[in-house]
Amino acid sequence: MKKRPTLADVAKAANVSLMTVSRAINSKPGVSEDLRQSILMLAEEMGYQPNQIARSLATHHTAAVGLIVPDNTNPFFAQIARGVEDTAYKEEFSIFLVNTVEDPIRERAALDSLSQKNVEGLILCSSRLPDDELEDRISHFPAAVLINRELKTPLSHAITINVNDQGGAKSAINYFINHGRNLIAYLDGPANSLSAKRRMEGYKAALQEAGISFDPQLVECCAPDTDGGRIAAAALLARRPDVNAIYAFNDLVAIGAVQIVEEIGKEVPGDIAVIGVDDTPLSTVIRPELTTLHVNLRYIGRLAMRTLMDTIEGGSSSTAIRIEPELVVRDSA
Amino acid sequence: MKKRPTLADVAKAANVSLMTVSRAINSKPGVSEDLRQSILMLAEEMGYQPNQIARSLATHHTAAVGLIVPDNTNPFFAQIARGVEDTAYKEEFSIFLVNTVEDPIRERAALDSLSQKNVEGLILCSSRLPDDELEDRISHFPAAVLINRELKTPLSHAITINVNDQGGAKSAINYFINHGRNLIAYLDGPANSLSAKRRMEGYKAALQEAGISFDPQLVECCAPDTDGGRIAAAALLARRPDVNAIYAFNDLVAIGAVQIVEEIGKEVPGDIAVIGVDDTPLSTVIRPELTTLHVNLRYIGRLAMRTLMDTIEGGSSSTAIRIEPELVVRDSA
DNA sequence: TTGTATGCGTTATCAA
DNA sequence: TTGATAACGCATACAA
Repeated sequence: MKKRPTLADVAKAANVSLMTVSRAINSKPGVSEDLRQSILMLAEEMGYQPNQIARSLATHHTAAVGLIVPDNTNPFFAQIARGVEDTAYKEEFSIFLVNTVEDPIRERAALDSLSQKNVEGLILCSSRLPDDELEDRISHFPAAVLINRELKTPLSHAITINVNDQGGAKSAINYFINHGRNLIAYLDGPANSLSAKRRMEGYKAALQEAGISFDPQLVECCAPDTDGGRIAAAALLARRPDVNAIYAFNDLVAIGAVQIVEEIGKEVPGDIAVIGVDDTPLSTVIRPELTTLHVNLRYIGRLAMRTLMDTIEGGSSSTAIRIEPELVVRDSA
Repeated sequence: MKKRPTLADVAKAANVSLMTVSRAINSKPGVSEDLRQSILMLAEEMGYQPNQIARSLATHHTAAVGLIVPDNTNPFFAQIARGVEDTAYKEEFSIFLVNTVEDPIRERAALDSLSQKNVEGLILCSSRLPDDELEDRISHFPAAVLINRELKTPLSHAITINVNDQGGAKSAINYFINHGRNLIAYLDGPANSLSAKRRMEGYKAALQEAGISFDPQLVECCAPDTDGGRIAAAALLARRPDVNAIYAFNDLVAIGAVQIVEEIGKEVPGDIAVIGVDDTPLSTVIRPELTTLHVNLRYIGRLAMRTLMDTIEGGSSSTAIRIEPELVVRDSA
């Protein structure tokens, strides 16, 4: 690897001062057009590339943000990351990607590392940190966007983006009810999941509004994957064979439920209707195609990055953004 | 956001010189144990965090690497990224993630940006740059790992990691042949895909070795997704209804093919056997479960990062690594 | 329009 | 064991 020339090298070669080269490179006023051009030519020729590290130290701007997700492999976060990266590219910002693997230790390490790297902003997804600590650590960043996490006390430089899980659940349950389903089960997600909690609220609320009393027997917790869905659906249907609708924590769980329903000789949606959440690419690949709650994750990512840029540049209007999921009716309900 | 104390601040508060604090923080010799402890306490108390930017400028070490992928949303690259991040975390390195969206312009921009940020290494997946340019640009990095891309002239600081696509294709075709299939079609990937080219080679080679002559009618190009698979399979089966085995470019294509086969009233694998590539999570979710070629992508990611670290730290043994795919027999063949 | 001095926060080098 | 000074590569502020 060849050693890169510095501003001083170019200056020497051009027989001008370091500063004129700097001005020429950065398109700043104070250099005659002729000189600028010839310097630019020379710099190009020498293969000069500005050293961002030095520049950052001098300007206190790193043009970098941190993106912390539980797992970049999860399509949910992969889509968000894609959106973030999309607008980061347009803004000429770089992004540091970190996985926490749902481990608070790793999340803390990530926050420390990013802070030390002087990122100008932070996008933190599904933080597992306790409220107090979270707020304290966020205050070490110039700006932050929290996805899938609420904040007790609003911070001026921190914006939250949350999906309206309650509302989504309600619209799914209402859809069931409007289509004549009256025994609606809920395959709930992991106990520590914020989304699971909120969807449960929506489930209960929708039932109550419809005058249907809540029956704990119709709820089953499960791991948020296909196997989890299979196990939970099997247990549920063994206990309550009369169920005629299932609201699943996510698409994978829904798919597991569909499999079990068909394996016990019933039909989807004829006998039992199923609605998932997330609208992953999967949902149009399997048969029957999955009816599910859609949120534009890529849009959320873009929105997060844009909002972050706004608050970095001096303040965004909003402080808590709520995304409304949309029921996409396909063949499973 | 509170202003962070600097080394000088801590030094002043501790009534010692800047350097003793630096030594204490960095666990370097030259400080009495008592002093070190008290300085560490004080630093902790003041909330001191080293400024990595300044440190990088002084040491020429950024503890950061760049990871360039076509699309982090593609499970293939998502898994690799996860592996990379896994070992980066262990090595206390940060990773810059960039998507190229298969756009050479964006790839060039990514390379420039990363180079200016002084990353210590680069992991570049499926580069679309011409050989000459690629080699030139790679030479601007201290170390590089190329995934899914070969290099004409071996570079000492650049390692390539490639999946043995030819071998994988051959093992799939051989499996078909050993199970009595004789009319084996290939749903090929996009024309510009290196993998597609290599799999085609393996397909032809396996046929030749088995004494079966290659029939262009049995090959159909398609977009690498389910719809592409559907369209291609429909065209193929309309043209050659006698086909009894299909080797698909990837799992999504395979799924599309399975759907079409079933829609025209035939059975998988009874009438037509199908083998995919990638072993995505999808393959165990759909029915019949997909027989497919498996490669441990996360392992590849880890390997890439580890190899990168090795060459950063002064040279790795290998220069071109080849990963052998493994046929996972499930229900579709 | 151009150039000089100074500082960003840290480490390396040499001196005490 | 400690400390002063000079880098690192660039930009800001001010002078010419």
